[in-house]
Amino acid sequence: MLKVNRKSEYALMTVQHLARLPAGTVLAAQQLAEELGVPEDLLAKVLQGLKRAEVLQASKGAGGGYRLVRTLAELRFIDVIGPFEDHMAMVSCCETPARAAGSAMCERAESCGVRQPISALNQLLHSQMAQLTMDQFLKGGGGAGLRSAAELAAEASLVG
Amino acid sequence: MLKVNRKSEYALMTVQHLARLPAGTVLAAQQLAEELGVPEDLLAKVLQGLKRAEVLQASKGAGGGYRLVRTLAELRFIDVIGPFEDHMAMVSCCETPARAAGSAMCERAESCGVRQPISALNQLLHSQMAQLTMDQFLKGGGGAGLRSAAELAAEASLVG
DNA sequence: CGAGTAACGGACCAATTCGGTCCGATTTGG
DNA sequence: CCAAATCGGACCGAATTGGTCCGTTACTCG
Ligand code: FES
Ligand code: FES
Repeated sequence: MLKVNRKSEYALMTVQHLARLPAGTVLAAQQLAEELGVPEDLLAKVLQGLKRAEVLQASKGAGGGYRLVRTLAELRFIDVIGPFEDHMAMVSCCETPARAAGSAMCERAESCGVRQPISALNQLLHSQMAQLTMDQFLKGGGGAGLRSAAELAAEASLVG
Repeated sequence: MLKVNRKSEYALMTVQHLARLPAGTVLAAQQLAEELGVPEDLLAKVLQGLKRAEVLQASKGAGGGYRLVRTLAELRFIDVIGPFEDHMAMVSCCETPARAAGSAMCERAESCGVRQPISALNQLLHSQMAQLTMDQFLKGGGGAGLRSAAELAAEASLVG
């Protein structure tokens, strides 16, 4: 039901690791991989993804590496794992509007009565992930964070 | 990030379809598959799973088939999709206690700082799915249902 | 009692996805 | 210029998933 892939987990580990060091510390992918105990080449991809998502800042050349650009309070959970989760929809036929353009729609989309409920539920959970900050997540898994997010969703009246 | 597999979707469709008919209606797998427009053999597996989960009741032989045993208000979202989701944990190394017995633990479970937050977050979302009833889900994706579940989680003080 | 009907369950297969690797190109600092 | 580092695409094997097939069991109706 719920699953984040390895890349996302490595991303979370990376952010947490960097956040523990003095602010602005620069670490090379190689060193980071060693300290985290994860395959170096794969982590490299993760770091590139995090840079593209503007979570990290990269500097090339000798003495270069990656550093955090935001504090944990400014980082959202979804910012960190988002770049590595391509199927944000719960089912293949309920794609997000962005991806729906390319792929063909499910042929029984109209008759299928669960499509809309699933889509609504997905939107709700997505908004919770977008509300949850990384520091909330890292201390306690976001119990408090998700609660307020759910309240927000209720206010937004996603329920029919 | 979030994904239910096809079987789960078929399960949801089945429950909804049966719930629309007069209570206690019995439908054969063959007929059900035709009405829903899904592969018959695969739906058969789904129905068997739902029966094992005590969501449906099966009767063999001529004139047999499946019928709902609970009302939508008594059915929880997780009851319906649970039998088809084997990885209830967000990451492979954060297995649920039940499954953790068989599979080997992640070797860097101790040093990994995101294991516990992820586990807590997973538990929270799991409890939300367990709170959400099928009728809440089917009308609106569970905005109201999830809200109360989140409050419950906050009371249970999953947050450190 | 027997034929037909439908659930049951395990084996099996193809396609996709995923975790991981390799390697060449590019930028940058010393 | 050279070494260190990011960058990014191609590639691969393994695991998962969606889907099929077939034989067995159990039940109902005639
Ligand atoms: S939308 Fe395709 S089957 Fe539900
Ligand atoms: S627990 Fe295994 S790496 Fe997080």
